[in-house]
Amino acid sequence: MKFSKAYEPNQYEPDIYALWEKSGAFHPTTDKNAKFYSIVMPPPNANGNLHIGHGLTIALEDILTRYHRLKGENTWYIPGADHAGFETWVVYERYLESKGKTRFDYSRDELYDQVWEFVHQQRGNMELQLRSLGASCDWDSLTFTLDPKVVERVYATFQKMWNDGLIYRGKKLVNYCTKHQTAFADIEVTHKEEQGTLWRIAYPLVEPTAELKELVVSTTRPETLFGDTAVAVNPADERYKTIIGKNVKLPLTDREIPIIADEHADMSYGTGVVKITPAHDPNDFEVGQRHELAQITVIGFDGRMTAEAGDDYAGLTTAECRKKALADLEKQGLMRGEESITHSVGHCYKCDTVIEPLLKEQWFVNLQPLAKRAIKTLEANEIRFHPANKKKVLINYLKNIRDWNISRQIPWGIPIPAFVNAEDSTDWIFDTRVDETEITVNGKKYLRDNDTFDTWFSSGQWPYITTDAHPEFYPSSVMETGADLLFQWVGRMIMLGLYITDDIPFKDVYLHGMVLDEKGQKMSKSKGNVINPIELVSEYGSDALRLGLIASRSAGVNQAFSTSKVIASRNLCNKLWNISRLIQQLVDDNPTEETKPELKNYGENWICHQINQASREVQKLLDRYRFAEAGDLLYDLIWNKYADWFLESQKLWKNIPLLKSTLEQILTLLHPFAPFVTETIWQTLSWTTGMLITARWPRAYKVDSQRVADFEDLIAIVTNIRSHFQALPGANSYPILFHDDDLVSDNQLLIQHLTKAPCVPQVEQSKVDGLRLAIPNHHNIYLQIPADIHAKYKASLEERILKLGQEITTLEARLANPNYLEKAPTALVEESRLSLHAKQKLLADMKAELELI
RNA sequence: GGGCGGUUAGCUCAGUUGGCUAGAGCGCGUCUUUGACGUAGACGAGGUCAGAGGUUCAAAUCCUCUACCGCCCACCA
Repeated sequence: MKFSKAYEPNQYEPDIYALWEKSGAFHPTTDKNAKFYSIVMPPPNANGNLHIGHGLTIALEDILTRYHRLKGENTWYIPGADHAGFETWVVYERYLESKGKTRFDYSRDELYDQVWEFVHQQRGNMELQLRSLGASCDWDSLTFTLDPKVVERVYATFQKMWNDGLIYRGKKLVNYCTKHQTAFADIEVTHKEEQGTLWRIAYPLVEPTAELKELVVSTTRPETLFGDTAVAVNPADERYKTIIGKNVKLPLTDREIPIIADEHADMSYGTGVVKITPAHDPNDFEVGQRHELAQITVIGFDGRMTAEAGDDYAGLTTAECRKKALADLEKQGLMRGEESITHSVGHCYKCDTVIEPLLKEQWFVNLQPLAKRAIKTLEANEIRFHPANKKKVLINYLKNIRDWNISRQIPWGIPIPAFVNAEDSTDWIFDTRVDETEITVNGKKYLRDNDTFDTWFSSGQWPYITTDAHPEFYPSSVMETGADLLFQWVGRMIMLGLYITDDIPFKDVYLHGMVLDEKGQKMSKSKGNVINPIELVSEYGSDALRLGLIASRSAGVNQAFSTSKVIASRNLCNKLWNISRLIQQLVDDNPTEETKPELKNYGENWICHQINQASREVQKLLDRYRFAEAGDLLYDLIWNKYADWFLESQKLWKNIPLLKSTLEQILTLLHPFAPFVTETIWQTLSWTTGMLITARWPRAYKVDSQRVADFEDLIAIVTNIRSHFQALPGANSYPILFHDDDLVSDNQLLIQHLTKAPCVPQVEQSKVDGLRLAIPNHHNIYLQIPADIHAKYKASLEERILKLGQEITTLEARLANPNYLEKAPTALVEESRLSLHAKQKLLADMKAELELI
C-alpha cells in the first residue's frame, strides 16, 4: 500500500518529470505509418521568469501534445528560448544604469558580449519552470533565437528579400523612443487617448493684403514650429485662394515659408490652415514629398532641440521648448487662442515616453506582395483559426499593411548583415561578416551597419527554422499563442512562411486570451497584481494549475484567473488519487488471476458506456480545441459517474479485472490534462507497467445498451428515494417495497446499499402499503412510511401533479400542431410521443396515489 | 473614423449545423463520522438567457433595432 491519504503533488512531480525526460518519451518518433503532429512553442524570454500566461500556453499545448502522443502519432513539441531583443535590452540597460553606466560607455560588440553573459546567467530558470508546468517538449531540440542556425536562416531571408527588391533602405519618419534610443515598427507603438491643447498661432503674411494680414494655424505641438517648411491650405478653400504661393513669416525665426495648396488641409478644421513640418509629422512628411519641401530636423534623437531650432531653443527638451516658445509667442502677440482637445498620442510600450516621429535612415520591408499572398491563402481557408473571427481581423490588417521598419538601434539582437561604402552612403552591400566593423570589397572600404534586426523579423521565421531537423513535421499542426500577437507574430509567420517555404507554416491557429487577475484587471508589475504560476504549482500542484487555467476559458477571450477553479481541480486530483487508493486496496484484498475484464452487472455496463462516450467526446472536443468542455466532461466522468455511482456499486461486486481496466482507461483519458497525478498513480499501482505518457488511447468496451439504460433507471430510483428520505419528516430512512419489477428485483442489494434503506423486499401487490414513488417506467416501488407522515406528503404530491399536468399540456399542444408533426425530425416527434405517454401514465399513478392518502 | 466582441444562477463562466426539464465550478441551505477521499458523501434552493421586434413547427442560439460594457486598428493638424 503506497497510497498516502491525500495526494501531495510536490512530493512526486519533480521525480515524475525526471522519469519522463530520462525515458526519451519527449523525443519525436518518425514512424512513416503514423501521423505527424507538431507544435512549436512560442519561445519564452530566455532571460525572464514565466508568467501566468505561459502557464496557460503550456497547459494548452501540452494537452494537445500528450493527447496526440497517446493516440500513437509521431509527436514533436519543440521548445525555444527568445533573446527578446528589446525586452532584454531594457532590463540590461536598467542594470547598467544601476551601476552608473550607460550604453555609450561601451562599443556595440562589448555590449553584445555583456548581455550574452547576463542572459546566460539567467537562462535555465525559464527552462526549469517549463518543466514544473509539465511541458512534454523535446529538450534536445530547444532552439535559442540567437543560435547560429537561426542567424543563418535570417540572413538568407534578408538576402532573398534584398535580391527580390523587397528590402530597401529609406530615410523616413520612424517611431522613435528618445529614452531607449531606438526606432520601432508602427505596430509596436501604443496609442493612448490624451487630453491635449490645440494652440492657434498667427503666421504673419510677408505681403499683407487689405483683408488678410496673417494666417492662423492650429497645432498641438508648437515646439515643432521651428521645423515648418510651409503652411498648407486646401486648394478648394475660397478664403485663401489668392494667397497660394505667397509667403508667411515663420514666428520666432527669421525664415519665410511658402503657402501651398494641399488636400491634406481640412477646410472645416480650425482656420483651415495647417503648418507643415515634414521632419516631425507623418502627414506633413507626405505633404512635403508631394511639394518637395525641405525637411528640417529640430528635435534630436536625444529628445532635445537641435541647433536648427535656433540658439534660444537648442538643447532644451521638447517640453521646455514648448513652454518657452508659447511664452515667446505670447510676448510677440502672436497667440490667437487655445482649446483643450482629446487626441491620440503614441507612447513607448515599455517606458511610456511619447514616441517622436523622427527622420532616420532604416531598413524597410515592402510587405505588400507578401501580404497579398497571405490574404489569398487565408481567404482560401488553408489555415483554420480558433476563434474563427480572428481570421477576418487578420485579413483586414493585412489589407492595410504598411512597410515594416526592421532596424533597431539596440546592441542586443541579430546584427543586420549590411555594410555601407565609406565613400558613398548610398552604396550598401549585403555581407555576413558582421563580426568586423569594416570590410574591404573590390578595394573599397565598407562600414558595418550597427543596427540589429527587429526581434519579430527572426521570430516570424520560427516554424520552419525550428523544424528543419525533421522537415516532415512542417507545416506544424497548430500555432498556439496569445491573441495579442495576431498581427505582430502570427501574421508575419504566415507571410514569411509562404514566402520562404512556399507553404503554410501551420495548419491551425489557436489564440488564447489574456489571463486577467481575479478582478478582471490586466496584470502588470506596476499594479502589483501579477500571479506567479510557479508559486501556484507549489501550492496546488501543476495539474491543478493546468486544469484550473483551462476551465471555463474559450478561445480568444480574456478571462479572469480563478483560484477557486484551481482548488476545484486540486480536489479532483485528490479524488482520483483516492479512487486509485480504494481500487488498490480492493486489488490487494482480493487477489485474482490476471484475466480480461468482463462486464457482468448493470453498473459495469453503464460505466463502460460512460467511459466509451467520454473517450469519443474528448477526442471530438480536442480536435476542435474545446479544452474547457473536455476538462469538464472528464471531471464529471471521474467524480460524478465513476466515483459516485460505479465505485459505490463496486463495493458490493468487486469485479477486480474491470476495476483495474477502467481505472487505467480513466487515467489515460485524463493524462493530457493532469499528467503528473495520473502518471504518479500509474507508477504507484501494483499491476501497471511502463509509463502512462507513452501508453495508448483506450479502446472502447463492448457494452449491453439495455443494461446501460436500466442502470440509468436505477440511478433515477435511488435518487428519488434519497430525495424522499431527505425531504420527509421523521426518520431519515424507511423500508422500500416493490412488486413486479425485474430491475429492482435484480438490484435489491444495490438499492439498499446506496439508499441506506433498512430493506428492499418484494411483496404481494395486495399487501403493498405506503408511499408510491413517481418514477417513469417503475410504478411499483413504495416507501413504507407511517400514515401520519404519508399525509404530510400530500401537499408535495399535489404540487408535483400540477407541474406534471403542465408539462403534459405543453407536450400535447406540440403534438397537436400539424406543422410540428410535418416539419420536425421524426425521431424528435417520436420522442415527444414517448415522453407524453410516460408522463400520462405517471400522472395517473400519482392521482391514484393521492386518492389513497 | 474603421473593425471585432460581450451582456446567461449570488460570483466567474460554458452552451458552434436552432430541438427533450438551459449546464459547471465556487458560494448558499439541510442532512451524513456509509469499508478511498471532510480537498468528502447525500439532498436541495437559485435563471422571464440585457430590452424590443422579426424569421421558424421550435430561438440563449439566426436577423433587425435599442441600451450598457469592452477590445483592436487608423497619419484626427
